Amino acid sequence: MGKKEELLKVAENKVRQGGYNNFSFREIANEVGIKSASVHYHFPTKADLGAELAHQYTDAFLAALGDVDDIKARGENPIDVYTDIFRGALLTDNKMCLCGLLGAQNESLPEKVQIEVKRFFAKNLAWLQAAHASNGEADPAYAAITTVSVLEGSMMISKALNDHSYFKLATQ
Amino acid sequence: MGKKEELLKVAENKVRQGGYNNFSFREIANEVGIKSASVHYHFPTKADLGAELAHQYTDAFLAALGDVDDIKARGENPIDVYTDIFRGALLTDNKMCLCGLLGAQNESLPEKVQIEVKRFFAKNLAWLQAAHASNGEADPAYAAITTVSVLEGSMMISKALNDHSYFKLATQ
DNA sequence: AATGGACTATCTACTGTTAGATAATTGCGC
DNA sequence: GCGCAATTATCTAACAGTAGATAGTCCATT
Repeated sequence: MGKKEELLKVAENKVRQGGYNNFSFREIANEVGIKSASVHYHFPTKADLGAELAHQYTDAFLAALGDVDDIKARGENPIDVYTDIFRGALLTDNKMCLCGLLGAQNESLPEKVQIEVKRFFAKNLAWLQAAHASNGEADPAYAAITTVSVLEGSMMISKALNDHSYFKLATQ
Repeated sequence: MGKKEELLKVAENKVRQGGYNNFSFREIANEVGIKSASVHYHFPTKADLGAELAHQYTDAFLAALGDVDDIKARGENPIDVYTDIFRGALLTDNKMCLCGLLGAQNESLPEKVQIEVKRFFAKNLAWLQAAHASNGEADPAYAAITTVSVLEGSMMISKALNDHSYFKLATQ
């Protein structure tokens, strides 16, 4: 893993703990063993780093989800697959969803970061709507926003109360 | 309204836009027309300001909610009352729930702020659980975490996508 | 020889915080 | 009512630390 990838990984952890302002070039440079000025070689500005972080996070998330039709074809419920990925993010990493936190503080973010956060939720809602439609839901758009809202919301509350049982209860 | 109250109001707006790091003593001092050093007279540290902000926000929220029994007595559904307060927070102020945003970035907050955010959600869940029990729900604890999760989550997503129709759809 | 990837050194702006001074106000003993 | 003392609320000035960013340099690999 090159320094650029290391920087993104370290930054991701910090953002998922405290948002966009929760990391600095100096901090992440120290943690990967380079100087803060060298971070600017990989990412001209902090906004560039934030945008690339959200973009790669979204891509990795979508890749983990896979295709709705494939999931259906192997007899699984895509909503369960979706929920399990959120569960893993909280229970394994013990961290918020990156784009959930960034979305909440959207108004204070550089525009190029906002665009990537929008992309995350637009793609998520489209995937969920297709999944619910495939499940024969009467109102797939309503079901989609409800599904992602419960997951992001209960994740937020579990972090706030420092107790994952609330997430488990909400997704039981 | 004294300077202290003005400072809290200005800080609240900034936190609800971008989180705890989205305001500085200098900024809020400028906006109310005093010097940054004078803010320390009212709030010894930034953590003190943040904690008092979250505490007062919680008190105001609970006061707006009122008593479950009173709501039932006048023939209304307390869950509708709860939802309407969230709706007002988003549609009128066009801002996130203060404690929702703080809760998401919980790990990076000073301990005395974390305590107040916990208080907000503990009180909210207790209120909702009583409300759902009063409504005859079979599993009031589950219904309570679901209600607040949908509201916080759809609020977050509406902010991220800069489109309140997602909140409206989720709470229709 | 050229390039990728790091370096040193520096800049300006801003962070929360503290010290010490000042003026206006308030409350109490006489 | 008068005068002293304490309190309230603000100020100027400065602190050490951190922020993101830039210019110019070095060196190993290609």
